[in-house]
Amino acid sequence: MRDVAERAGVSIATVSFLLNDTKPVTAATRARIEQAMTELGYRRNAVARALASRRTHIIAMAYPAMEHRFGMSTAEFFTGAAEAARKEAYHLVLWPVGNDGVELRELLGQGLVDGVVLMEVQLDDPRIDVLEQTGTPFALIGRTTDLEGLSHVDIDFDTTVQEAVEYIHQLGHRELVLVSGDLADPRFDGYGPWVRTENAYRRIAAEYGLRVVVMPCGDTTHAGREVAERLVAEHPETTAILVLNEYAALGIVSGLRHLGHAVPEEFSVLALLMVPETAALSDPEMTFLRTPGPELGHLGAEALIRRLENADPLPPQLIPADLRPGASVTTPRPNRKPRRT
Amino acid sequence: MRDVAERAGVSIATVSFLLNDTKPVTAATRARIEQAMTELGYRRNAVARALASRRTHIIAMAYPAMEHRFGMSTAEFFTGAAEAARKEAYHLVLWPVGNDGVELRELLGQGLVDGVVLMEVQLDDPRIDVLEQTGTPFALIGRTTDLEGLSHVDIDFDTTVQEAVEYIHQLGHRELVLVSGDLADPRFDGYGPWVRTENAYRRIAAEYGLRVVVMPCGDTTHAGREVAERLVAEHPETTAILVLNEYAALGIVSGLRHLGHAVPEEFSVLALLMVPETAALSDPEMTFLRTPGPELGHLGAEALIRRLENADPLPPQLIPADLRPGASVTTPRPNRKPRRT
DNA sequence: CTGAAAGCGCTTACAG
DNA sequence: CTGAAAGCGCTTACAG
Repeated sequence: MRDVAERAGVSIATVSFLLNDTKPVTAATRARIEQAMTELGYRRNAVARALASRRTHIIAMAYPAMEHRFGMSTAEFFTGAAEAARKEAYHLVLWPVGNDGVELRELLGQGLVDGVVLMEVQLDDPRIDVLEQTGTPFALIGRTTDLEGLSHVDIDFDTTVQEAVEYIHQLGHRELVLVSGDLADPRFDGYGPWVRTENAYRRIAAEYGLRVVVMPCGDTTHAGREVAERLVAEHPETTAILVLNEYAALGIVSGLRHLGHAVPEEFSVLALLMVPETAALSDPEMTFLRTPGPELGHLGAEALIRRLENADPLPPQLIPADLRPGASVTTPRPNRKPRRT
Repeated sequence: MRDVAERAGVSIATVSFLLNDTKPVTAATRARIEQAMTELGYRRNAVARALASRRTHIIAMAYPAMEHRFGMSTAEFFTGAAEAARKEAYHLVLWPVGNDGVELRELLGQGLVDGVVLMEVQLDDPRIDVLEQTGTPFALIGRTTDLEGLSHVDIDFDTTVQEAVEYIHQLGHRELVLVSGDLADPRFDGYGPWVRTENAYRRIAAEYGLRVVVMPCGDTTHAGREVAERLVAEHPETTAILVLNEYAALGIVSGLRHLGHAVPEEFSVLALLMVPETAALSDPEMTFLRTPGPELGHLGAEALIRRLENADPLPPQLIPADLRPGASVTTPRPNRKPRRT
C-alpha cells in the first residue's frame, strides 16, 4: 500500500479512502492510484485491514457435529451460506462445536469472526446465551421459543404441514400417520423442527377432523424400516404416511415393500422435508416437500451480514417447503374397510 | 495482553513467550502470568497474532461448486478436514471457486489463509499453477499426473478396483461391466477418480482374463436408470455390474428392478465408492466399498498443516476403500448361457 | 530468563 | 479533497 501511495504520489490514507470508498477522491488521483495498483498488482491485506478496522469479514457457521449428522440438507445450508458470504465479500468458516456452547465460547474469544450463523437451533439454546454474553452478532437458521429481537430465518413448518395434509386429504385419505422425530433422543432434545412439525400436525389434522396418530422415529433408513413394521402392525387402517426425516422416509418405503405392501397403491408416503437428490433415490420416486436449504443458508448469512453492516435488518423469514409430486402418493386403496370406532 | 503483563508485573513480551512457548519462562513468573490471565479472562486476539506472525492459522478448502455437486462424500471430506483443523487449532474456510483458478487467485491475494487443501483434483489442474505462482502451501486430496514434490492423499484406486474385481470374480462372475464416469462431460474433464478407476479396471480385468466392457454414466440416479436400460439391452450376458458413482449405483439398482430384473439374483451390483448412509438407502442394501472420506479429509488437512508447521512432511498416502458386504451381490445366475464368441 | 522497541499493513479520527 | 500520525494487539529480533 505504501508502494502504491508512493507511485501514485499520494498518502496511504488516500489509497485507503479510495479502496474503502470512505471519503471522496478526485477522478484524477483515483486514476493515478488505480494505475499504480494494477501496475504493482496490489491486493489489500485482509488481516491488517481486520486488525485496524476491527472487522474481519469472516463469519462462522456453528454446527453441532457430535449431535447431528452432516447430511445432504446440512450441506445445502452450508454451501448456500458460503456462496452468499462470498458474494458479500465475506468468508465462511465451519465450526464443529457442541450444543452446550463451551467450545463456541472458546472460539469466539479469539476474535476471529464478526458474527455467527447458528444451525440446528434448539427451543432453548445455551449457545445463544454465549453469543449474547460475548456481544457477538448472530443470526439463526431455526428458532428458539423466545425470539425477541433475534435475527432468524426458518422453515415455515405450519404452512409446510398444512400443504402436505391438504394434498393428502384432497386425494381422499382419511387415515394418516405422522412419522415424526424421536424427541426422547437426548441428541435432539428440544430440537425445533421436530417439535414444530409435530405441533403443527396435531393442530392441522384436528382441523381436518382426522384422528391424530404420531409415531416417533430416528433419523436413519434403518429406523424407518423398523417403524414401517410397527406401523403396519399397529395401524393397519392407515392409507397415507407423512414422514419428517428424509432418511426415515426412504426406510419406510423400502420397509413397506419388504413387508409385501405396495407403495403407493396400499400406502401413500409423503416426505415432509427432503432434497431432490434423496427423493430421486427412492423407488418409487418420492413425493416430497423440498427443504428450502440453499435459500435458508443464503438468507441466514444475509441476515447476519446485514446486521454486521448496519444495513436494514432482514425481517424474520419463514420459508415453506414446496410440494414436488412424485410417484409415492396416490388415492387411497378402496379395498379396506374404514376403521370402526 | 498489556493488562495481563501489568498485573503480573512483567513485559508483554514475556506473556507472549509463555503463550507461544517460544522462550523459557520461570515457574514463578509463569504462575503469576497464568493467574493474571485467568483473573482477567484473557484470550489472545487471533487477528493481531496473525498480522504480527504472518500466520493466520486459517486454511481454505477450495471446492469447485459450479462443476461438482457437494454430495455426501464431499461433506465427509470437508467435515473431516474441519475437525482435523480444529484439533490443530486451525480454522477451515470453504471457498466455492471455479476450476480455472481465477477466483482462487483473487482470494489468495487477500492473504487470509496460510494454505489451501484442494479437492476434486484434475489430472492437469490450473489451480495448482495459481498456488505455485503465489507461493501458497497446499495439499491435494486427489492427484495430478505430475506429482513431483506435491503433498497429496488420495483414494487408492488400484487396490480398490482390485478388491472389487477379486470379490466378484471369486463368486464366479465372468461377465462384468464397469459403469464409469462420463469423461466427455466438460465439468469432469480430466477428473482423476474417473480416469484412474477406468484405467485400473481395464488393467485388472485383463489380468483376470475378463472381457472389458465400460459404460460411461453421469453422476445422478437418473443417469444410472438410463444406463441400466442400455446395459440390459446391449450386454444381456452381464452378471455383475461395478458402479463408480454412488448415485448412479442406486439408479442402476432401481432401473434394473423396474425392468423386471432381480438384484442380486439376475444382476449383482457393487458400488465402488460409497458412503454407508447412501448404501443403506438402497434396496436391497448395497454391497459397496466405503469411500475413505473422513480419513482423507483428515489427512488432507493434516498434510497441509504439517507443511505449514515445518514438521516432518506427511508422506503421500493412498487409502483404499474397504469392502462392506451388503445384499446386492451374490453368485451369478446359472440359467443363462455364457456368451458365445 | 526478561525487557524495550520496532514492526506487521492497514484504518480512522483529526487537521487543513 | 488530501495528509500526518496514532493505533489495532500482537510477535520477534536484539540486547542484557
